[in-house]
Parts: sequence; structure tokens; C-alpha cells
Amino acid sequence: MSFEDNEKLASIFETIADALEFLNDNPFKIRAYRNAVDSIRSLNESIVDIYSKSNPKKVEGIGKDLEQKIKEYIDTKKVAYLDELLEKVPYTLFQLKDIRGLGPKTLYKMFERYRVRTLEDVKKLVFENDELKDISLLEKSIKKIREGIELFEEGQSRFSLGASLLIAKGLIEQILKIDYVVKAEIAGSTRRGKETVGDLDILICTKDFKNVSKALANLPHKQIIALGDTKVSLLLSNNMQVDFRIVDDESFACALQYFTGSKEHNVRVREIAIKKGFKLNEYGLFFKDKKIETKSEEDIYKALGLCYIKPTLRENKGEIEACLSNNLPDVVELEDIKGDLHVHSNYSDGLMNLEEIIQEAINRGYEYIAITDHSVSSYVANGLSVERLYEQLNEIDKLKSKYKGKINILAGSEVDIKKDGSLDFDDSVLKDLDIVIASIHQGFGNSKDINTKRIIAAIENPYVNIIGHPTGRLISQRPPYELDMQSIVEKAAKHKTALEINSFYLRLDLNDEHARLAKAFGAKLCINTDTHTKDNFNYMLFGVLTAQRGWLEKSDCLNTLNYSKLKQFLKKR
DNA sequence: GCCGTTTTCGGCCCGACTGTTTTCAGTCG
Repeated sequence: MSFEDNEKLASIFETIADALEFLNDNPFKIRAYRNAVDSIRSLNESIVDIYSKSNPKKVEGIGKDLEQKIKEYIDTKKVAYLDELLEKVPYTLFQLKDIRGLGPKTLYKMFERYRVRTLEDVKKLVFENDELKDISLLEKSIKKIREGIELFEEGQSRFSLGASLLIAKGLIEQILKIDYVVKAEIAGSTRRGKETVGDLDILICTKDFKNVSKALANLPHKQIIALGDTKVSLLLSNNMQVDFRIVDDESFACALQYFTGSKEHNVRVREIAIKKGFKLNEYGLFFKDKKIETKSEEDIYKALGLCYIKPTLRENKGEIEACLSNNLPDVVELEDIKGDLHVHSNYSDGLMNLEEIIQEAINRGYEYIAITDHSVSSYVANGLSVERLYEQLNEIDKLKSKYKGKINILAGSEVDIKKDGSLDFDDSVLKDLDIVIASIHQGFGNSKDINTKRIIAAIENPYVNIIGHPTGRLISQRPPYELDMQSIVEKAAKHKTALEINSFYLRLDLNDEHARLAKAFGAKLCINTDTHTKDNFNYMLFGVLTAQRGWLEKSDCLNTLNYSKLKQFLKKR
């Protein structure tokens, strides 16, 4: 019954794949294990349930052998093959595979020849020797590995989507000023809207490869990692790696498709291409060695008999199958958003006054805007007492009349869910509000059971419309509190309480996978910015990208409704 | 190790850059 087994099994197979890589085993066998990992991670049901049946259904990428290992796991809670491999490869080596410039082959040679097991061992080896001829490492390779270790120790490995998009836009502005650059576009995981990004990919279109690559190498950087005619990689001062790829106009569409990834998605697309007699690479789409004109990514997918798949869906998580069976979702777009339902004013910890918020919402073309300041328990956020809340309600009432016909204003609150699951304001107060968001802001350390009960109590409250940032995580800073997400989405659907996708780039909460789960159970989602300053309204894009990655359509999102439909939803009792 | 509307064997996506090589391995995406 437990999804935790899916993750445990996936991580066992992942470790096996890593170990086989160290042992220089058949690369296709390694890929088979990695495919199985992806397949298990994207399952919507428990793998234990599937393989406990006498006649289990087919799971993509799992054949006879892996099925046997899954059954072994079900019986014994372990896979003996992994233990066997771990006798040959010390587990400590696995933690070192993220050192840039030091791959599994070299690492394993270091282990075999010098018994290197830990980071300290590697450091000692490469910092005390300028060359290691017997494992074919000379001065330059040693230098690269040393740099890789320094970067690894600084620990900054992934960047938020917000940071990545901001840096990308700045770089593109500079790149477009380079002579003979026709266009430049973001590719890679940033274009796919992933919540964190390892390195930034930018695709550049030009005819003058040599001079453009030279100019790219002159952009501000800390280190040049690679410098060729078609590829330049820089390490920026903040340790973000940027890969520039240079292509000509004819190849641009195929290159964009290629460098957007994901790798797994591309493998599938290329397999389809091969089956139909095509060849697809970053330079073009070919049929029997004849290049087919592709002006856009749409042309590529169409030529292969597929519909256009948006970058946010390209993760090989069922999008190809959905496309072939005509079930690809028509995902929600930024333009579909009709209002922001989570906004803080200077009554609590926001920086704008009420009219500034309303004015900004009008400027953005919103049909409605909600004012949802913190409640009294959020002391550090200057939460409103009941008296101050009613003071604010009075002011909002006046503004409602003043802006009538221009925008609809909803008076609300972001109410704290207290430790016992009760809310910060009584129902007698909540009933006077147009909209209520309930959020957890304290007591993160409780058990899964207690956390889940707290949230469900709020979901069941007849005045609560939205659960704010449901898992409480802050990306790379604070893990989500433990929740039984399936019970939560079921209850949310039942009680017509929407779950928030908080668009703040460190939250993105719910995340893409949870959003997809919520949709599957019929719960509504609401994409909000949790705005505290005027610029924060821009974060809506991050929330929409997350929603797209969760396969959400316009109809799955509360704040795509027009005002009268929204009012109907908010009257849940 | 997986997979099959040309195949139950023999494929498996494909290419760039670097360093140590003189034809290629390792790493990366």
C-alpha cells in the first residue's frame, strides 16, 4: 500500500546503476536500470501492489530480471545483487560522483590503484601529486579535478528557477549585443520550468561561430570550462555553470528541441524517429540522409507523427503516450490567470498599501484581487488582531465601491492553522470574509500523522477556501513537513477546498508532482504569488510553470475562473 | 537488462570538448 516502497526500490536500482558504472559494466545494462528507476518514480500506484498480484500488469522498462528483483524486495525487503556489488565498490565512493571533472572511471581507478575511498583520500591524492601517470592523469586533468573538488566543497550545486531565469535573461540581453548573433534562447531545465536548475543552457543562433564563441568567452566569468566553436561553458562568479551552444539558423529548431531535453524525453523522441526511418540530432531532422526543413519545434513533432509537447511536459512522464492517445493536457497558461488570491499588504508584513496593490492588479489586467494578510498568531509577520482585521475590512469596503467596474476586490485573511488544527480566528470572524487561506507557519517538527490531521481539520472547516503552501518547504533550505498527501488531496476534493501552488520561487508548494496527484483526485489548485512587494506579482510565472509540469489545465485552477464562478466556489457551505 | 508490425538476437540517441593520445577514452549533457 505504501508509495515509500517505490522510492526505496527506485533508489536501490539507482545505486545498482551507479555501482555498475564504477565497474565499467555494459552501458546499456546501466541504462536499463536507470530507465526502471524513472519508470518506478513516475508510477501512480504502489509497485508492491502491482507485483504482489499473481498476474502483474506490464510496467515500462521492467523485464523478467528486474521483476524478479522486485519480488525479492517484496519478500525480503532487500536486493542481494546490490549487496554483492557493494562488496566491490565502497559506498563512500558514491558520494563523490558529483565532483565535476571526476567521473566514475577515474574514481574507480583511484580506488583500485590507491585505495581511495573518501573525499579526504581524493584530496590527498590530487593535491599532493602533480601527475598520476599510472591512471593517465597528467597536470591538466589533476588541475581540473582540484577545481572540481573546490566547487564540490562549496556545496552550491543547484539554483532556484527564479535565480536561473533572472540570470538567463541578463545574459541573453548581453549576448544579443554581440555582432552577428541573430537570436538567443533559454533551453535546458530552466526552459522546462524545473524548480531547481543545475546549470544554465543558452542556445545562440549565428553564422559567425568563431567570433561569437570568442565573444562569449569574454562575458564576465570566474573560469572557462570549455571553449570550442560550437560550445562554450563558463563558470559564473556565483558558481553557476552556463553552457552556450552555437548553431546556425537552419539547425535552430532541432537544436532548441535537443537542448531543452529532458534527456529521457529526447531518447523517446529519437526512438520514435528511428522507427519511422528518421534521424534526429541537434543539427536537423533527416529522412534517408535528406534534411527536412524544420522552422519550429512544432514542425519536428509533427513530422514524427506527434503533437507539439510543451517544454514543461518533456520529462518522459507519460507525455509521449498521452500524445499518441490524444490525451495530452492543454495546460494552463499565464494568460489564463484572472487574479491573485494570496497578497499581503502593509497591514501585516507586505510593503504595499491597499490601493497600491489594487492599482498593480489593475495594471496587470486582473479581474479580481484578494487581500489576505496574516492573522494574529503570526507575530513576526505583524499578524492582524480581530480589531485590526475589521478595521481593514472597513477600508476594503470603501475601496470596493471606489474601484467598482474596474476590479473586484476580495477581503480575506491568511489564517494560521494552530497546533491542534484549530484556526487563529473563530468561525464567527471567518464568515465575514470573502476568502480564507489557511496555512501552517509554526510547529514543523511534528509527526506525519499530526501534520496531516492539522491540515485536514482546516480543509474541513466550512469557511476555509484554500490551504496555503501546503507542505511548508523552502527549496534547499527547509524540507517539507511530512504529510499523507493522498489523504489530503482526497479531503480537499471532497470539501471543495483548493490547494495552493505558491509561486514564490523558494516555495513552489505544492510542487509539480503533488499538483498532478491533486488533479488526479479531483482537487482544485490555486496558483498564488504570496506577494509582499510590487515585483512579487511577477512570480506568477513560476507557479504557472509548476502547474504545467503538474499537467494542470485551465479548468483545474481556481483563479482561472471568472469572478462570478469564483464567488460560487468560495461559497462552499 | 530491455525489447520486437523488418528482429527472440542484436540492437540500444548522439555529439562536443578535453586531455593524452596519434585514434581514443573520459566526461558531460
